[in-house]
Amino acid sequence: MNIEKQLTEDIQSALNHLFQEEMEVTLQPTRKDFEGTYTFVVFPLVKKLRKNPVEIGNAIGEYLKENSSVVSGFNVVQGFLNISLQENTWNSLFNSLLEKKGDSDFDSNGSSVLVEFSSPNTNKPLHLGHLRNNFLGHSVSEILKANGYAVTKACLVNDRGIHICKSMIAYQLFGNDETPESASIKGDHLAGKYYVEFDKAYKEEIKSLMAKGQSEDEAKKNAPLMKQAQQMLQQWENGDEEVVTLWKKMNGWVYDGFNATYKKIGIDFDKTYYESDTYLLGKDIVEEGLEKGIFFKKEDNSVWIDLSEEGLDEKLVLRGDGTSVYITQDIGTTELKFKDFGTDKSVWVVGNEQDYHFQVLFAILKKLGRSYAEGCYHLSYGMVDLPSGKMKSREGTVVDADDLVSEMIATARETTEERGKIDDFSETEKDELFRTLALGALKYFLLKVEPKKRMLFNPAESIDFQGNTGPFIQYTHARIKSILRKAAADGLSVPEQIGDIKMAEIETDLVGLLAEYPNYIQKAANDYAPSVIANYCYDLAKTFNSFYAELSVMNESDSQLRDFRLALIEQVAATLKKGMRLLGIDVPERM
RNA sequence: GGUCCCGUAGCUCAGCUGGAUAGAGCAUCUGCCUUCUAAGCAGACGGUCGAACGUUCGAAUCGUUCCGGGAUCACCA
Repeated sequence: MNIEKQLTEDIQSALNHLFQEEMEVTLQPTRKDFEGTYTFVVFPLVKKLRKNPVEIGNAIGEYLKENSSVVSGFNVVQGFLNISLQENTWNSLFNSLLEKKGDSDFDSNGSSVLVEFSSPNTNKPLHLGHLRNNFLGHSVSEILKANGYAVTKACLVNDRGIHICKSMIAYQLFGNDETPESASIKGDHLAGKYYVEFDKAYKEEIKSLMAKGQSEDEAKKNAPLMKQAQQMLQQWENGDEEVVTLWKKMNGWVYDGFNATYKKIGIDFDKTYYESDTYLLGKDIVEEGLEKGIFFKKEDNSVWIDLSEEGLDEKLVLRGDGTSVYITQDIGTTELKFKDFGTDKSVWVVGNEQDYHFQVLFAILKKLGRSYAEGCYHLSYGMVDLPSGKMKSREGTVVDADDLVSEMIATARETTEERGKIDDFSETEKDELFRTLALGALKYFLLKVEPKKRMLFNPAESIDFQGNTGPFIQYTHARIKSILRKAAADGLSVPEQIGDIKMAEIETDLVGLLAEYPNYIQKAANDYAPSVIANYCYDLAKTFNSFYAELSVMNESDSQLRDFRLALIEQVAATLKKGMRLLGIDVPERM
């Protein structure tokens, strides 16, 4: 049953009977300091009916009290009609939740979506910014699944290009055949080390060239290392055996490193694309666009599109020498993804520095008349900044993903052990718990903020385990499970339906929140915003903890009430678990 | 300079399809473990919702302008 829908209909019928009015009725939750559950604002009617708001409110209230099966009473404050619900309304609402047996996900909606995220460069290890991307991508995928979409998670690995060559050059020059094994460093970190080495040596070269009188721009172009890197890129594209062998070797190391990190943080993909396979795609579509007159050629043979009608500029889609630019590849890979999976929607989880790029890409796809253009969405998210400013890989001012996770696990261990609640756990169980808590704290920290907002991470202050955090919600779940274990030990089972009981306010609050869960799943999907789920889970956990402090489950002498509470808290635990699952966060049985 | 995003308590953030005295967490301070996990609960303190106009019965929420911060406007990706 749906109380809100019922009540809305009853109010509409009241308006019809009393004033011969038809209008859309929206309800809002009554403010805490007033009596009632739902509030109907009557101000909009005042002008139409030329009556004072209190009079209108009272008339509707009386009508509802007489004619609505869910309304028990009302009060009118100014223009606000506060409506109280019948006791048994709450009972039947809760019973209807129990009937669903915890299945609150939506049925398949027949629609499919491909979510591309993570998309790392193989020249450096993952950092905090990548974590935000990965967690967002994973969470949005889960949220879409819960809304009935068939979801494909894809990753496009940026495994070629000048930046990869930089690491390779530096390795050739300074590497001494070092390997991850010989250096005892994860492969992605080893590649990252040489990327930084390249930059250091390159800067030296620039400095000395400038000392010899070259301008900065000239020096940057003329530095021997840069020329070597460009030459290597040429060799790579020509399939030079030595270069390709080195490339394969180093990329192999990096993938081993990435896979270890992905495994640790619980990220996986249904499909991985490699840019080395796809970077030539898109040229044929440019050709098609030229034929259709959507693109045009300039004197130097370069190909452009004019997007001034869309409020954008002219954009190059193919260089004069016939080689691709970034957007060419993206046109090609979008087509490829559509050919491979034919999804109705396509989502890119990519930072907001590429907002313009995606505006252009989508505009081009529309002009090309691609059927999938309408379903394209750029999930743009803000940067994670440090107190010192932006993170920069080359300058080493990054918060490394592996390091951060390790630190979080250490903090989780410390925080947990000092409480001494899990002394009977085996070492394996402990390690599993610390990892669960550490990732819970980290993922929640990154997901609770609206994606498009940039956020600040202060390495000096470790991520909290108290207050509005992942572990707070995990703790709430563990607390409930503890009661349920106790109940089971006492031979009590959780009822499938509840009896005729009178709920306390804090209990109707919980029932109301539980009933609203599907609305939040929908909102989260509509907004592509895991933060909606995070805030909901926090709200639910917080309300449960108030309940916990106020009322007892196992010490309740009225067995009907106790059984209701068992069912209630079990629903809360299940909902927290499902909600956190959508964020990619596990909840422990004990902590 | 053009375009886009952000600006809410000391700090980090909710709220933004317009509604009653703007909510949390952290930090500071007060209470609460002889009863289901105190990673908790209850309370205090803390706000010109960046500013000004405008629309409205009513604006943190919508519009315009301005201020502050960020991104982008590459034949880089």
